[in-house]
Amino acid sequence: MKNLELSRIFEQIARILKIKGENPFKIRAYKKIALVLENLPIDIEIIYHQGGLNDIPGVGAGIAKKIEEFLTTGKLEYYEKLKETIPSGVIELLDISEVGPKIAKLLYEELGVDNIEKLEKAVKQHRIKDLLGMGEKSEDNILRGIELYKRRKERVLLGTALPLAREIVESLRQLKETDKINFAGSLRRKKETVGDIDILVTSRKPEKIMKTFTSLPQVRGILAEGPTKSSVITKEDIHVDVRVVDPISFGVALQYFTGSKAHNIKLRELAVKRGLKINEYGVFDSETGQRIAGEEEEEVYKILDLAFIPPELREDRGEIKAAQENKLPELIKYSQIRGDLHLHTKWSDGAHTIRQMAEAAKKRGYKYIAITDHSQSLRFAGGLTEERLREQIEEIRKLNQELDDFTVFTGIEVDIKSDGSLDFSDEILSKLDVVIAAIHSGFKQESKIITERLAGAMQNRFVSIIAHPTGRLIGYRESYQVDIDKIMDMAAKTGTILEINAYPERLDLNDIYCRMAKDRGVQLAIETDAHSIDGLEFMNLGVDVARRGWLEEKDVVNTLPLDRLLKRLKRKL
DNA sequence: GCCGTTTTCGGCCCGACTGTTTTCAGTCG
Repeated sequence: MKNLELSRIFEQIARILKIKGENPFKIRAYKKIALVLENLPIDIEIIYHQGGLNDIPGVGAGIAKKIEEFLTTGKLEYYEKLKETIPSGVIELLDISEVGPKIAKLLYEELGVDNIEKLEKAVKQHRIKDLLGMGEKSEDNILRGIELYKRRKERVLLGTALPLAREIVESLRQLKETDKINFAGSLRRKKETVGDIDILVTSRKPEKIMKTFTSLPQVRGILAEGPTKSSVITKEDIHVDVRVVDPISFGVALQYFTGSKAHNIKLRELAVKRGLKINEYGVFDSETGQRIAGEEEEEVYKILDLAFIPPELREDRGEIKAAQENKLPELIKYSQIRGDLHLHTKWSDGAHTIRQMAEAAKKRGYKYIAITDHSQSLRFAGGLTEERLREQIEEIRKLNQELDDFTVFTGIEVDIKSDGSLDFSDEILSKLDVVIAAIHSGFKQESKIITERLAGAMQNRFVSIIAHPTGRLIGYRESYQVDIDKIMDMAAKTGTILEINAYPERLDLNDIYCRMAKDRGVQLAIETDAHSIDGLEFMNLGVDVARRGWLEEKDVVNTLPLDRLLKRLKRKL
């Protein structure tokens, strides 16, 4: 399937054209097709062979020809030529927040900056502030952009690492030489970003496991290859380790490598008090050295008189005490989610129709969804005018008459404008089942103002949910300077639900804030913010965050059956 | 580049914010 490869090429073409200052509409056309290809659920080669290229939205004569050329020759002449005109490092500069095409070009032409390292050097030598239109603040901003870029390079999003880890685990599981297998580390704890992927295997033939692992198609390079441990770097630049351990140590090794470090230290302290010793090979009697346990992870906790602690809680945030007192939460499960309340469609900036989203959701076993496209201020995202929204409500009403055992809620993601007002009148908001309010501008406002904007929205009796309450984009943008304490209080006071946005870069609220919300009696909604049917998959990441935040079924509103959910959405103030 | 109850060129691209300016350019969603 060449969809992604082609998507990347068109994305790169768009970036190069941007720096060259080409016609913005042309750039947009390439960006659009890149996005379409990325989300296309059908193999582009199949479409090509059926002669259907021109039926793809965004594909005209020019792009159809380029797709054909790539599929038949494996190359795209236009792209190869274009690449020669600008060093690849200059294109990379666009990955730095605050650096766009104009500044990238300026830096390249005036200072010869053609990669991020040179950029950093130039900033630190204060050679940028003297360029036309730049100043000291520009230097500060670029430096911060570089720091964020580095942080995001080092750590990998959970949403990227998890599918890759599952793929590799599945490939190895199929070997007859594989006995037990699982991934460990922060990935198993479902941390929002992970440093690398750790996989644990038991086998009588470790060399066969290692050989298969290091020659997997995902592997780009081998960092180390030994009998019990091998490390590779994947094509996406992710570091993966596989360890083969003795079957009698698998459980305890899994516990050890899952961490966190702080959690394990607490466990070992408990063990010492009982005359036990825990390491990655087993649980032993300190005096006699006799092995007591090791094969199953559960044994480790049982021996210490602890209830089994799910990996997501192992952060030394009070889980050991709770396990001693048998007060661990009954964590929410994927299967308890009954619907998704934050979805976009073709009506604004989504890729699929309402019906397509509904059918895909039904296939996942959901009972309901809410359609919450953008509101009018977000013109760039195709925000709905009041009139379009009324039309959409009508379409949903008709669709619901056809659907069996499934309900589509009407809704909106209404923009909280910079002055704090909502983008629609109460009159139209009152007609909707689900009103989600969110901030999309004025991110840099001072704390007091942005907090008041959110608090004000929560006081509107028609606003049920606040979406991505802190606004952060992992590794790319810090959250708004929102006073989270006040937001939680206001949510509790008004009965407003806070979102766990399951989008991989967002995961907002995060685990810690989820727990904070729960402690104050604030309920949450786990929502994908999906812009295509594929985006519905992100729900699991949201549930992972919720679990790390100690949330139970009762804390999350989209576990409710239809009628109770509708009542809850209307219960305000 | 695409698209067309405008058949073939002209429209598509808005508004807020920031930091640099002294009237505006660049970035972002």
